[in-house]
Amino acid sequence: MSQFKSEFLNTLATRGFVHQISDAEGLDAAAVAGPITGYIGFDATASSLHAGSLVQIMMLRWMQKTGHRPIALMGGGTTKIGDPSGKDEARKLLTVAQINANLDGISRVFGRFLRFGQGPTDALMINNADWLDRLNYIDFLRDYGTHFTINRMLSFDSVKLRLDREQPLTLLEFNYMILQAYDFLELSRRQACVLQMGGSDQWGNIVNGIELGRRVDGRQLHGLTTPLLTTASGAKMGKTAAGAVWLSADLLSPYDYWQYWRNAEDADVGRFLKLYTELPLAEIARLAALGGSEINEAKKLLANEATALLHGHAAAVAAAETARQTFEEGASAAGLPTISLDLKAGVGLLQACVTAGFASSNGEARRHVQGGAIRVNDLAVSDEKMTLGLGHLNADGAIKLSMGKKKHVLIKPL
RNA sequence: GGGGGAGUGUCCCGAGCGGCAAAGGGGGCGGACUGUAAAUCCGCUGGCUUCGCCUUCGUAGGUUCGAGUCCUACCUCCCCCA
Repeated sequence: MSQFKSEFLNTLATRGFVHQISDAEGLDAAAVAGPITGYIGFDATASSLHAGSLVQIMMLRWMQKTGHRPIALMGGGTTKIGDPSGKDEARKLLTVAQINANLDGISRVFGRFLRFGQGPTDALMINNADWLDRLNYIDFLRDYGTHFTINRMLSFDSVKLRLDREQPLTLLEFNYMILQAYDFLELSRRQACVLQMGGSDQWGNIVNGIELGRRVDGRQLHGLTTPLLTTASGAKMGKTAAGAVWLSADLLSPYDYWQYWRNAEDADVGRFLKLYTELPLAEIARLAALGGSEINEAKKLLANEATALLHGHAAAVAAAETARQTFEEGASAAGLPTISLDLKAGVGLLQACVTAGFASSNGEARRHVQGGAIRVNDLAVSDEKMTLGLGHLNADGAIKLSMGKKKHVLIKPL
């Protein structure tokens, strides 16, 4: 397993981060010789990253922890194009204002995982708009266009997939991989960056960058990808019915984030502990081997550790305590997500369910009530026309509204 | 340039004699069973002021009492010929 000499690659490999490496021995040797600089690009397609990006963020963190310098590259420029990798259709073009707003939200999360600064292994955050926005079309084509053949570009999965599925691929998107390759070249020149990492769907883009660096500057660059991560039952990481598992507390409360990990499938526990926590491998092996209901202890630890990394130790403890009260005592825990409604005037049950995020329309809420999923203060309700008012407040001055076993919200008067 | 085929419920795949809010899967959600797991079984899966009304089948028109279904034009994609 641990055929690597460098702590960096050794750690990534044993914890399950590695799918492909362009030149494993070369990269290993470079990492042994001294601190190297590596980067991962993040496009600003939403106002927050979600759990699907967490693997990449953890890699940057491990990179720093093992004595190297990570760069978080913000795709302020590439987002204007849109990456076609792994997608059936072009996503809607975002306005520059949207992109900038998204970058704001995204960049915030890195401070929790990386130490930034000016030191040799301090992380950097760079925006590729710094160079991409200034490119001159003709000059760019003449300088770099000769290094890419259409023949080769057509052979990459990101392109082939779209073509095979008979979906249109526009010239705009077709250019994405070239710009990403150029990013790598720029970073190698500006920051002596020799490594690009990313998800397995980025392999083609990364290889293009390596090629470009070799042809233009004669540099030896490296690429490393992570496996496509799914849950044991095949679902994409970071997606739930309620939507993505956002890393921003504004979009997903620390409590719900904790719950996401707590609800991991048994078969995923070991793998997730290795990827999303920093517990020692021996400890993880012990936890993953727990049988039956005992594995719930491992899941709690997973939730605690993962939440602490993102939202801090205090938030993790609070989430764990809220969960304990809610699930193990069946109590109305004060730490549950809370919404405020005008209870004095009275609020319809269906409307309350929509506001609580249980349903996206009154009709859907109605079906949930008819299906017996909705409870008020832990009592099932069947009357969809019920009105919630001040009279429903419990001893703690709130109404506990629940859907199913896992979704709970506290309603407080305005 | 010529000929043929395709685009369906804004999660996906996919049926659809002119009466259709539109078969069936998958996914998702809820219920039962459990361990806040998986598997299994059951229910739900367009919106609303719900005995009814409104909006959906690539886009825009047309025929018809009535169109996803027929006609015309346009858009996109695929295949064959040149």
